[in-house]
Amino acid sequence: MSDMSSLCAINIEDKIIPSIFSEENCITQMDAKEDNLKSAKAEMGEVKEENERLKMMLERVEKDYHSLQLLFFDILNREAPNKGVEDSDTSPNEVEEPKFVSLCLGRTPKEPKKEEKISNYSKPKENGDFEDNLKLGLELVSDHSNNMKMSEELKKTEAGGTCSSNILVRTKDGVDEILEQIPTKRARVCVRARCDTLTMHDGCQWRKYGQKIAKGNPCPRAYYRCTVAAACPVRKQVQRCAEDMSILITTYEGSHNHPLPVSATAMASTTSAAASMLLSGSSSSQPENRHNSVFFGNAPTLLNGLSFSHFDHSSAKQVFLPNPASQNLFPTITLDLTSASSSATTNFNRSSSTFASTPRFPPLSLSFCSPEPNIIPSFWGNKGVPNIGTMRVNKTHIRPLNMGNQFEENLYQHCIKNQTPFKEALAETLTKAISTDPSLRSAIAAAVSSIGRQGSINAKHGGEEILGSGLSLKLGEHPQYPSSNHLNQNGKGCIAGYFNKSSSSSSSSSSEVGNFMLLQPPQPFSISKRTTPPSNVDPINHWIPEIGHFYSKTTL
DNA sequence: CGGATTTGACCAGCGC
DNA sequence: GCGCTGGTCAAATCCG
Repeated sequence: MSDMSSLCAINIEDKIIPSIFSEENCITQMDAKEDNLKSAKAEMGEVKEENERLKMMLERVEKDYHSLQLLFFDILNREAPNKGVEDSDTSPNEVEEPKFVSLCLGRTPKEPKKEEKISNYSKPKENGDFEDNLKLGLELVSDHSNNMKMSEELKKTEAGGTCSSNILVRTKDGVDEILEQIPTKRARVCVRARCDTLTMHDGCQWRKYGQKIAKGNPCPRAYYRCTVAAACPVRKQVQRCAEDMSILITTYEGSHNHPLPVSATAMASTTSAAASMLLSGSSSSQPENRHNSVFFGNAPTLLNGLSFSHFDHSSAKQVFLPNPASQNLFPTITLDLTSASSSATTNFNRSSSTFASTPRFPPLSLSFCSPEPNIIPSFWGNKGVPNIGTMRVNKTHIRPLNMGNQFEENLYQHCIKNQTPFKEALAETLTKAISTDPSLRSAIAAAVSSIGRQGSINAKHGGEEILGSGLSLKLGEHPQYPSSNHLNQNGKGCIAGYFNKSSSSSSSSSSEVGNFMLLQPPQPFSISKRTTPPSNVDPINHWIPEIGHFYSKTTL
């Protein structure tokens, strides 16, 4: 572009400068002009090439997006073959182009009245930033003109008290209709993580609206709602683990109705992937009290701490859940990012009278714990590539299989490049894998549901044969990871820190830093900033010496 | 002064 | 029906 302007400048000069130069001067000028023309042409060629490359990239992205959508519909159709389709004139085959797909993590039946009135749906950008469409609720927006309408539709649907997964399609009349309303249970994603800070930084902006001391835990539970958009229904609860104060338990509920900040996409994609896994697994026709949960957190461990094992309610109780009584009303998936040396694993086997009755929704837990968090595992091969990936999930035995070199290489490269402990690299890589690879996500989801069926059926899933008793997941494609690493952020708080503890040193110079919304996390507890207990308060009730904080009076 | 936090009150769901 | 508990509201308060 600068050459173009210089060309213009030359032309102008040619007109202005009188022909006082000699012929030689003219010739040299002509040569210079030709050179400029040549270089400009060459540059134009490069630009054209780059244009072509970008076009191809765009096509590829669109293609991926399309296949992802198709996969989504496939999953949804399989999960709810008999639900609500007849309500619409439009059959799935008539779906010309899905315009809006929304999967909610869950909505509170009673929606805030104030928020109902507000239709503050953030309009996506004109050029449709791809990342902006990554939302906690796995919402895929392809037609911006429908956003407002869909938002209204969603509100109407959700106001009815049920959380539904809606597919909005354009019918022959050109009218958007909700093709399916798949009643999903109110899913929650619970994240356990060691955290010295008061709350996890997950990239979103939260406003505290309440605090309570829940029964069985002296630590108060703080309630937050998302304030990125005024009408965002997402809530989160933050509470310290009673057994181990260093563990912060964050429970997310709901689906963001707005584009997320880049720094929030890591956690959002993790939780949405986990939730979609959970909902896929729990939305089968089996009775809800069946033991259909996979408890990734109990021994035996796999892959140096990434535990995939079956949770047996007869022998274990899920005492780590922050809100046991209500958690069991809803499907809950727990992402356990704590180390195994903590109470996380041991807690699982502790009995609790709270769970005397069979929970309606047994929890699902993904554990990224490791007995030795900061070492690269011994099973790294000659190249240091761990044999991880495709898993054979069985009720009684688990063994690692080959998932694909890409995955292993990615993990290995991450560890080497960032000097990242394996646990963190694994967590990050798996997070990305789950969130970016629909095959993996649906495969795990199918695994979850398949286990629940007690091995009674052989499910066919997108060419991946899933056996109920000895589940073998073969992924047809290697996961493709985005080149930009959204997890390498200079975020505060422990989730960001967990994912990029090692990369933080270089993240300050990262070009992506500017994209991150670095928010000071709100305080999960009402604590004062002093480090010694004040003299005029009851030290027993208000001063928590273990964490060196003063709790102000809380409600009961 | 405006936004965030605190905290007492209120409501709903559930078990007895 | 009553009590318990979790979740939310909203006025008061705090804080930058």
